[in-house]
Amino acid sequence: MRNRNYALADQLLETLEEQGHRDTEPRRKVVAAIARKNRHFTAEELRGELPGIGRATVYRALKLLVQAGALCRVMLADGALHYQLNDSAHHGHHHHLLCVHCGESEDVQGCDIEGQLHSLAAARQFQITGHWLEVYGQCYSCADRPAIPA
Amino acid sequence: MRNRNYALADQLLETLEEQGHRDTEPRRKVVAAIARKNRHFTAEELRGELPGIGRATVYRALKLLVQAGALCRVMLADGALHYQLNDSAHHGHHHHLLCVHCGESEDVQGCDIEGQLHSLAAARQFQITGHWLEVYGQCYSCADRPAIPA
DNA sequence: TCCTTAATGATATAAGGTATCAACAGAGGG
DNA sequence: CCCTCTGTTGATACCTTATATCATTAAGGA
Repeated sequence: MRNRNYALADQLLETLEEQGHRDTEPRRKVVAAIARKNRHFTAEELRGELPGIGRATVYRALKLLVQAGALCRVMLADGALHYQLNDSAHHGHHHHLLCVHCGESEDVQGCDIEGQLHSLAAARQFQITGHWLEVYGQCYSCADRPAIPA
Repeated sequence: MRNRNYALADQLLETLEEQGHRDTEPRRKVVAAIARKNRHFTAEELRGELPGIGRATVYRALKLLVQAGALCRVMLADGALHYQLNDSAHHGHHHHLLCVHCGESEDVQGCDIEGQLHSLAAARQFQITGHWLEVYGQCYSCADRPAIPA
């Protein structure tokens, strides 16, 4: 586990370097903290784990990693914006099944939403270039608990 | 047009009254301003059009109208949250085609996203209770302009 | 008209994030 | 090895969007 996280942190740094960004000490600490995460998190939560590192530095690193595709933004059912590591297999387009009880998220690949919408959009001569989808519900572990409508 | 807006404002007020809320002077002004909107808007934009009305009153009215289904929240491609009138036919579940150039939006009915996702989710025993989808692209009028990826 | 209760709005607070900018540090050239 | 260039940092201020508080006001039914 410690090995995996270490490798992940290095991988994130490499991603940034590939984009022409420098390998700096604060940046290392930020990606190390992100690599330790096994679920989605808020920017402020991350910042809280990095005393001594400037607020702007944390937010800048998050923005760069999102741009690089290593992180994605997740909108929770309550409207809160979280960040989540993309595992290397999911750097491309994907969505999340978000459990409204425990907050856990699962990735969904193979989205063909735009295909579904295409005919509708074509009738209005609207050209789809992208979309954002979040799916809310209950994961297996929370299935016996009462539903909260999203 | 002035007639339509007037009727719309009244309709919004009625909706609020049906939910047990009072017909007050500030509230009238807020719904009147909303009724004048022919596209999505931000809360602050609306507030700017209502000098003399308290910030909290504007936000409270927005929240009530969203809860009542008369307004919906729209997330733009840049992440900004806007509000948009639901016309009476679209009070139910629907989505938006958002033009990333002019910002115009068109409603999409007949969404069967959850149907599409159902088999994927069922395999993981995830129970879908809701979803949020925004579709970005270019409307007919903006089709000749270069694409901006969402 | 009176009375209860919801609504208002000034104010403070909060979350979440960006702009500024002087000081600093990586990384390559000489 | 040092110098310089330029990206990076972080303190600070600021911004946007929104909610909490609470004394005051006003709906609207009895």
